[in-house]
Amino acid sequence: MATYQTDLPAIFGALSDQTRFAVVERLARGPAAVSELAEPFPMAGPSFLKHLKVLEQAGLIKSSKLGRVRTVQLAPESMRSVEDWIRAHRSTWEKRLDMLGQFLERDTQ
Amino acid sequence: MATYQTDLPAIFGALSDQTRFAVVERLARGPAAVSELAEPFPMAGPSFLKHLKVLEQAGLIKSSKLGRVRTVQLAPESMRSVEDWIRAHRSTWEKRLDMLGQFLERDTQ
DNA sequence: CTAATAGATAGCCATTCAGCTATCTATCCT
DNA sequence: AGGATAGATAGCTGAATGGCTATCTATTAG
Repeated sequence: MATYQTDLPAIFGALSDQTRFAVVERLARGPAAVSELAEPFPMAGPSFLKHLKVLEQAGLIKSSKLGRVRTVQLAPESMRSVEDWIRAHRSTWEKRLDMLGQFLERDTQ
Repeated sequence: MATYQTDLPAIFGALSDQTRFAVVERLARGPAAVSELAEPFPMAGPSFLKHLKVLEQAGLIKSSKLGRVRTVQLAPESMRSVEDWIRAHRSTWEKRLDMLGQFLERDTQ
């Protein structure tokens, strides 16, 4: 059923933490078990599990348990929505980039 | 001189708040003065100013004061780096999307 | 059956964060 | 000059967040 209607701020929040960001990058290279994922991070198991929960709630990952092992993978659909959002505003940004230096852009104080 | 070497988690952190997210969307339609930006938000001035500072530190906006009015605009370069990051991983994600339903994807428990 | 392994849950603590009020400076208007 | 306006700074507070230990369940290996 899932709760995420692509809540962008929630997705960004999930990616705002170094650990979670790194997990996502790791998962981009393929699914992994929880313990495998956790291994590079110098933190206790439960702490890491919390991060996974945040990622899962934001809809960035999906996971499924087989036996005693939970395998985690990316849920690319959510990334899609981020990409879409950026692209939706892209042209506008580009325009502003062009105008840069005319309007403001002196000392940024 | 600016401090941001495109720290993605910092950028995501800045965008993880509803208010700041809305400010960015507003600014996509053009620069605005602080008070003009603040107007839609039911919060005290200083609270709003803090949000602007977060956005500025993350490199998402630039601002410049003329007289007593500070004008704020987007700094599209930072969005660029987000876009680049997404695109860098895109192809991988798409592949995983294809494989979806084969590997996992049963009940997500 | 028993050990060990993989992960989950509960609850504590310190830090960060988003909001506030009060106060201050600088600019503009009359 | 004097009041209003735009924004800045300081400092408080409560909620959320990231970390921990201790403990528990479920699965696999001997």
